[in-house]
Amino acid sequence: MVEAVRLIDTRERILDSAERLFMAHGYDGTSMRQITGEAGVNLAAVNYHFGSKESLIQEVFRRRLDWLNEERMRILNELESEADGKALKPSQIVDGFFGTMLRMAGDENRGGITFLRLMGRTLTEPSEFIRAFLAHEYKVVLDRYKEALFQALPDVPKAEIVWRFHFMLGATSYAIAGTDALRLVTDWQIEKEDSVDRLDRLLPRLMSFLLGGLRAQLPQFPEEAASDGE
Amino acid sequence: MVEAVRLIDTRERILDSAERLFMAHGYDGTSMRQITGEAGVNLAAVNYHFGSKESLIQEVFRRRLDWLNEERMRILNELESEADGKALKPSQIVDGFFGTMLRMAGDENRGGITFLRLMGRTLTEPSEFIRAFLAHEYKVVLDRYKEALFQALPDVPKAEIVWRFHFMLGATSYAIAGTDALRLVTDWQIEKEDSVDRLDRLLPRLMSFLLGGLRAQLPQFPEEAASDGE
DNA sequence: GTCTATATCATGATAGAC
DNA sequence: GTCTATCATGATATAGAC
Repeated sequence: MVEAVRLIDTRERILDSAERLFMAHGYDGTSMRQITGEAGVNLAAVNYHFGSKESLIQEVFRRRLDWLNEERMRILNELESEADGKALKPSQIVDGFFGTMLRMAGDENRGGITFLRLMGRTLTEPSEFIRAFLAHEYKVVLDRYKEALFQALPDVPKAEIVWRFHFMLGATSYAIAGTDALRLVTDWQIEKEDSVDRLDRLLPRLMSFLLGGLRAQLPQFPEEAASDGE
Repeated sequence: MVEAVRLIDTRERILDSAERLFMAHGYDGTSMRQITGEAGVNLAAVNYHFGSKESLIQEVFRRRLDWLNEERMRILNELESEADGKALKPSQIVDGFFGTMLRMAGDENRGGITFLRLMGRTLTEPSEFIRAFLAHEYKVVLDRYKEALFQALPDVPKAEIVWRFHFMLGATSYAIAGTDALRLVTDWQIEKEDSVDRLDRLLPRLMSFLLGGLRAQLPQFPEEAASDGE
């Protein structure tokens, strides 16, 4: 306990480096040599501690997602018990799901912006086993939130809500993944802010957009063009 | 010309296979052996025809994007000349950009759904040179469309419009990338439709969502909590 | 638990015959 | 333009000393 300050656990150092490198270069684009090199541990340590590269990335996710998903559940439970049977407001639900995720980025102990960007990228990650793993990790929470939205928006067909949830996830992932990187649209600097400020302002911006989309006028399908138009 | 029907150009076969495999497994996750194997050509053919794997994927994109971006420009020019100085409707602009892309998915000669999904995924692709390449390919068109939105929505701050463009891109990419794959949210089958039908209905759905988000109420930033709205 | 050393295999690329 | 054969490298994973 004397100077255990700088000597972090090998396991943890591997997870930290893996998180950062997977975020920066993707799963297939990151080698175990890079990871152990950056972590300052031996190459064999990954296989000793985690068994394989696949297990490693799963652990990278589990370490953060367990907390995030529990927090989301806790928040939704709390909201529902406060509402006492009445339907929640869509904004409460959206904030519980997406807001909780974005606020996580401000907490370095929970992975901060690095993990958030890794999440954003990985949702469209090509690797099959990662998608399967994430789908499994997320299922319960997603189902609860979808159910809450069904009740909050009784006039919107369920299929429509599911699609819009899908769109919201996409907008959020992309916003996060690109907050410091890609910026296809944003190459001419929007604002000069450091990471924290930027996140502070991203959340309200994103929230407005998501809620606007979620509550938008229902689509007109071509085959139903009979009734009154837009 | 006698039976040149089935004997497609080697170059083209490589591009087709590469497009499909990059879509399915990502850039780093796809080997040149897989590509040439599926295309039924020799391993050395890729380097002979394209020089390198990097040049190959650039050509995969250029083959489709050149047409798409020209079409987008053509449409915007046409809309503006019809409007004769007046501002366009946001829905026209959004449809010109995103609608054109989605309708491309119905055209097998232009890559169809495969290329569209590749696009969706690659926008969050970790590989640096791909991001740089795409940003460059897109710059001119994006700038024109952003400018059109600025004029169509004079009351919305430009920074806000740029962000919302960003969000729209994300929602679209994700919707496309997941149309047949991931489906984190959608694992319990929404509807049973084949690819074409699904795209038919995806477009109006997505368009409603995007326009709802684009025209949403402006965000309230914490530090400006004193005054009403921006 | 940590290291070195190495096994085994797949990768991108190229040289050179045809 | 297409093939075979091969190079050089880097990948994941493991065996075994310490």
